[in-house]
Amino acid sequence: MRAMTIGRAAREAGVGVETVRFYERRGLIEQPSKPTSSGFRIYPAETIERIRFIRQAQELGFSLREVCELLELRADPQADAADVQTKTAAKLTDIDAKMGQLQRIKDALQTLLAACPGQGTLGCCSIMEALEGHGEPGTSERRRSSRRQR
Amino acid sequence: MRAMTIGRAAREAGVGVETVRFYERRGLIEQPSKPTSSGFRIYPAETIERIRFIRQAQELGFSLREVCELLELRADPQADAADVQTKTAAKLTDIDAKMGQLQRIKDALQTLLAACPGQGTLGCCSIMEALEGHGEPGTSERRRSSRRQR
DNA sequence: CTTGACTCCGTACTATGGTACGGGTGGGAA
DNA sequence: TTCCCACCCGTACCATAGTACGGAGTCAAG
Repeated sequence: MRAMTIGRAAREAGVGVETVRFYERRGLIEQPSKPTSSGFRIYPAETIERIRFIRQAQELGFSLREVCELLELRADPQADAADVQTKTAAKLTDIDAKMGQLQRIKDALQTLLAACPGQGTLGCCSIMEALEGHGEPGTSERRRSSRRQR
Repeated sequence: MRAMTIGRAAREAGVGVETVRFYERRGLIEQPSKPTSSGFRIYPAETIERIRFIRQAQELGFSLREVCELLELRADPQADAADVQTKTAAKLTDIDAKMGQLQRIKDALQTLLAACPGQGTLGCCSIMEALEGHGEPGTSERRRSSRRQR
């Protein structure tokens, strides 16, 4: 029996069995037919394609929620290439934002690293000093405003 | 009573009350004395400083686990500035790795975006086409090897 | 006909960093 | 003295993307 059971399907798609079941629970893939008396899932080729699609999209930075939207677009005969382009552009924007954030952190760390003598007690470590956030948050905003958004 | 109760301490440090309790559960801050019969936490100034330290470190990209290590270093009279420098350099390295990863994704998305006509049915959308991962993972490695490490 | 690999299902757990809730008490101001 | 806000505690929950587990049933090869 060379049926496309979950294990084989997972191998074909390059994921784990549990991941396939997880995608099913999440509604990313339809529950397949279970023709035999066993209750075993038997997958059509499209589902394997679909899982590959999901992984490709994830590798491009799309979250499963976003992948879901792409899949809906894919299934929609009314959908236009412009819709996909819009989502792609949005993703690009938030990747830029993340990179900007990382760049700011990187700059700060580099500055700190350059200033640190690299020896002696912590008392003369400029990095530690910088972390000892001197100066209160003040009476102004703070909290709710300065949330890290990752 | 102008005692430094949890609410005041949280405001001073620029975090929420629940966050302070959470840090306590995590062992990032010591449980404070509860002198009055009420069982109210009363914080010394050092704890507020400590919470600020935690937040500063987080803003530089350190996870709470790493912050914990920095705090241990801070408390250790044997600790050297070199230890802090090492951790900072390591953090810089993994920020570089993350940025590299994002850059690769960004390049891929930009290439796709440039190639996409931006109109017409999905059939002619090069982005969708790219996501339809043609070509199986092959018989070689896959899975366990190609884990996304974020 | 047995054995071992595969599958079923539901649930719980991982890591990350908090946030929310509910029932019960304490504190300080009007 | 009342009244509300702040605090207590434990627990559950949010999002993210899976991973693990245990007991039972099934399939195919030997």
